[in-house]
Amino acid sequence: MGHTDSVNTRAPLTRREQKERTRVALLDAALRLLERKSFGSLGLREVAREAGVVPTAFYRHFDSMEELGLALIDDSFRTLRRMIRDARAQDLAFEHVIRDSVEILVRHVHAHRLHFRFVARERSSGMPVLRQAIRAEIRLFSSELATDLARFPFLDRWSTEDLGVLATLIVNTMVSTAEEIVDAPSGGQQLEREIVRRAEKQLLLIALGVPQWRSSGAEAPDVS
Amino acid sequence: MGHTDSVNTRAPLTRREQKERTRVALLDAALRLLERKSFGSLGLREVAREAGVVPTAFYRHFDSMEELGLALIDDSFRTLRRMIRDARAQDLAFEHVIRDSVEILVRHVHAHRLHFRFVARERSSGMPVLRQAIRAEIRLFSSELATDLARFPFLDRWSTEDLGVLATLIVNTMVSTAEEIVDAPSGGQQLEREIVRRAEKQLLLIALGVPQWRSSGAEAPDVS
DNA sequence: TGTACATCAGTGAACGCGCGTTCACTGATGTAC
DNA sequence: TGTACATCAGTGAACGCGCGTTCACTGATGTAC
Repeated sequence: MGHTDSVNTRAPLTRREQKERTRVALLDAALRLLERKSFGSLGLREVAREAGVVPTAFYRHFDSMEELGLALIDDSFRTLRRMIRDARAQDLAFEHVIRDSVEILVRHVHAHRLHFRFVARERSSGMPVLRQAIRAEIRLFSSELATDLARFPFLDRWSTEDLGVLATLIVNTMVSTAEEIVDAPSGGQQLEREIVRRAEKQLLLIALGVPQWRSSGAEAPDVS
Repeated sequence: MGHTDSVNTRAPLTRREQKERTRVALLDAALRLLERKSFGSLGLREVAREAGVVPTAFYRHFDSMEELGLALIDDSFRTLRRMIRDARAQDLAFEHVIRDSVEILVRHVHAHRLHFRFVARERSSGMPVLRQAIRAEIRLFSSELATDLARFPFLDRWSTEDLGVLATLIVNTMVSTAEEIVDAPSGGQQLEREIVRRAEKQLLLIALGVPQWRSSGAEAPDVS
């Protein structure tokens, strides 16, 4: 229709756009390969080949595979943080927290399956730099969750330490659930419903313990 | 002292013994290398070199690295099962279960640090065969724990499914704890005491939820 | 016990292959005038 | 708008290296008589 620049994003891309495309192609190629391998055994040439680019082109974007790995972690957690921010903004009703939280998690895992698989695998494995970066992000989530939890009834008078314990327990359960979903065969809806059901029950069990807890501050709890 | 065969296990080893020694040397070499790398990026020549043996000697013991990996899993879980059998035999007093269980876990992690590190890392990463083997073993633990749990007060009338949920939650917490200890710097006693303390609190919180639970059989719990 | 032969755990050379990295290059995009 | 030069994302050849695997071997241990 328009005669001048109504379609200004046409075929001839700017250099910047083209470069970004190749960068994304490399990251996507790596994610695809990571479905079958661990990051530590992933090669630069392998990634370049999968991205349809000559090996030396890799160096225009990353100094090393390690740098690419950190970029992947960055991307993964950027979307994850957005998810959590959205969930928070909704201000979930107390009576639905568990079900709603799990549902948001499941939706997000499906939307970013490859990112989740990557994070789940590298969380405990391989290269120390990646492992530490991922752990730091997860620890951050835990402490943010601890802050949020402090607003719930029963919890407003818990010690910081105990809120941390609870938050870590919840985050661990969420991480385990995400790992199970990511590893489940993509068709298995029945299996996935069971995983979700189990996750909800586990969180409920934790929630039931909360009103019984005598928050103990810095002293040791009566664990005996 | 003795004159004939009072020291019959002297220097000249039988062929069988010598072969077993090399086999163990290969497994140990792999475990040592796995402190720094993931199994997927571990090479046959690398392992042979670390074991002080020529690469081709490897084939006298394993057909492939994958087979060596499975042997490592076997060894790891053999000692772990022994630990659990021992713990069970002690018939832990109800008032101490949590503290004693965690203590046994910690002791075992220290005694078999390399095995634990290997299992913790390969549990989610890399080669599907290893991952599945490890998951199967852990699932086995969960179901055995579920059986044991059924003997406790409150729990004797829980549905099988709910016992499974509880057992999985406990095992997950134990696995997370083991992973944290394995990754902690070997000197950090202070850090480790915190990890243990957190683990005990998490388990206590779970235990506090138990009497509140209305076991729901096959129907969905009132999670709302 | 002594001898003659069989077994087989570990050796060492050799192979083809894919790896990460270097280098000089090309040609389309961007910029200055 | 048109021209002349600069930039730089991606190319392609080349390198030395460690990999997994094959093969024929050696020499100590095991076995039969």
